[in-house]
Amino acid sequence: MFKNVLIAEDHESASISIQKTLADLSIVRSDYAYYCDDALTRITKAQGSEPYELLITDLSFEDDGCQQKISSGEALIKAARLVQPGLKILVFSAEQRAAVIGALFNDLKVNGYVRKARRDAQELKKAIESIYKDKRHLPQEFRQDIRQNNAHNFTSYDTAIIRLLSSGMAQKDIPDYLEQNQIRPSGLSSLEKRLNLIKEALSFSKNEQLVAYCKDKGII
Amino acid sequence: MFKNVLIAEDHESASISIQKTLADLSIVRSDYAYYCDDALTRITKAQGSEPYELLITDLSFEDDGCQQKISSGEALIKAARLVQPGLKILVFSAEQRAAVIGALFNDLKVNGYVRKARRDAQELKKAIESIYKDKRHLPQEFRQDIRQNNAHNFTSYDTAIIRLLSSGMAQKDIPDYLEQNQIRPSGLSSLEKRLNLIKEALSFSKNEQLVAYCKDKGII
DNA sequence: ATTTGCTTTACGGTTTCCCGTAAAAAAAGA
DNA sequence: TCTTTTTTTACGGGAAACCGTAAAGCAAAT
Repeated sequence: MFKNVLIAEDHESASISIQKTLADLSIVRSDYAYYCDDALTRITKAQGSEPYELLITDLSFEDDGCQQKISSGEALIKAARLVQPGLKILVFSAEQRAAVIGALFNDLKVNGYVRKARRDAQELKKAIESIYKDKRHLPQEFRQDIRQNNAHNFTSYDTAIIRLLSSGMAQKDIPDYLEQNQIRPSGLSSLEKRLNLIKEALSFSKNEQLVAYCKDKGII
Repeated sequence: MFKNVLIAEDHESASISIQKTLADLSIVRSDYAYYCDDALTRITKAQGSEPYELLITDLSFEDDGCQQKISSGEALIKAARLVQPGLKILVFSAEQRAAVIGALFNDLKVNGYVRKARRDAQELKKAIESIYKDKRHLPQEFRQDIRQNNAHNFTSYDTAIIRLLSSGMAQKDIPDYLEQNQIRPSGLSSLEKRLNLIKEALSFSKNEQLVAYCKDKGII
């Protein structure tokens, strides 16, 4: 089993229960950080002597007064990977939007995800054991939800224009913006066509509906 | 100090850390329930012998398969008060919207609120000690933050029409729906006027922007 | 260089939305 | 009961969005 685990979690209560769970697995050497910056510092310092084998991290870290360089779990994961590419990473968060969790595995290549939910402590144990055996740990509600996705596959172009709509920009003004930011295609027709395609794929009729959907799914 | 405490919390990890906190306060007799129904049953049964002195409860309970009569912390509090009016109640939740927390104190007369956040375990200890001394425990960020709200105060009418927009209904079709459901005013002009008022209060220009905002704030 | 196929843009007609004004209805006050 | 005030609705002009079609641009292949 792992000997050296780091916990990055701003909620004291959550951190306590993770520590308890690690103790149940006879993992004695665990450190914990309440801030991402502190977590990264510990990872960096540990490179010389005994590097951490596993990082358990939350996704959202609340901004209290203290100014931090790294303010989210995603950013911490990226930074940690630069310092120690082989570090195993387990995300423990309340996030349940499939798009967000999917991005963790696809883009950040995390080794596991456990959602803060009913039997999360048990899940946490299973996940740690799986990862120790070099297996990934997906939440089971997610294992099927991935391909159940007959929905639409949002490109960065899609999210860009939906974000602009959500920010209050008029549709007719978007082409100018796209051109200035070298996002292509920039024409109004292309934009309309793309929006139609997305809405048809999801059987939506209005932009408002699309925005609500993207917010729910964490796409924007 | 309290001798008899009940924890109602669906997240196993949160429950564990509450138990740990109680143990630190030398409270040995603590029970825990993962469902509201179970919590109420325990409170009712304990009436004969040794009633609980304190209930620590979450607000949101996730709906897994098991059908439950009580599905929220608010409902549990109301039901518990009917069974045991003198029961002290401490809410421990991630909720941070001032309106919701305010309602707990004003309407449900809870004795304390601790938000799941940075130093929540310490807060929990303080809150329990305060409540034991018959004092209320308000989160400090709440003591001033109450009236900072320069935003718009959404009525049920507001959320109804925004929800309809988010569901894809065309604006011109909403009056019919409102009339059929006896929501008034139902006229298209009134609806437009109301939407304009909201958007102006928030300096928004487009419906899409409003929908995104309401999704972010949990208003719809 | 020319053709072919695809992507992007331009344009016009139609619908919906936006917004101001005025009429109608309802509520409040005398 | 009859004003007065407020709220709600109706209407109309103009702007934006919607939607289909056709033209233009562009890349790969012949």
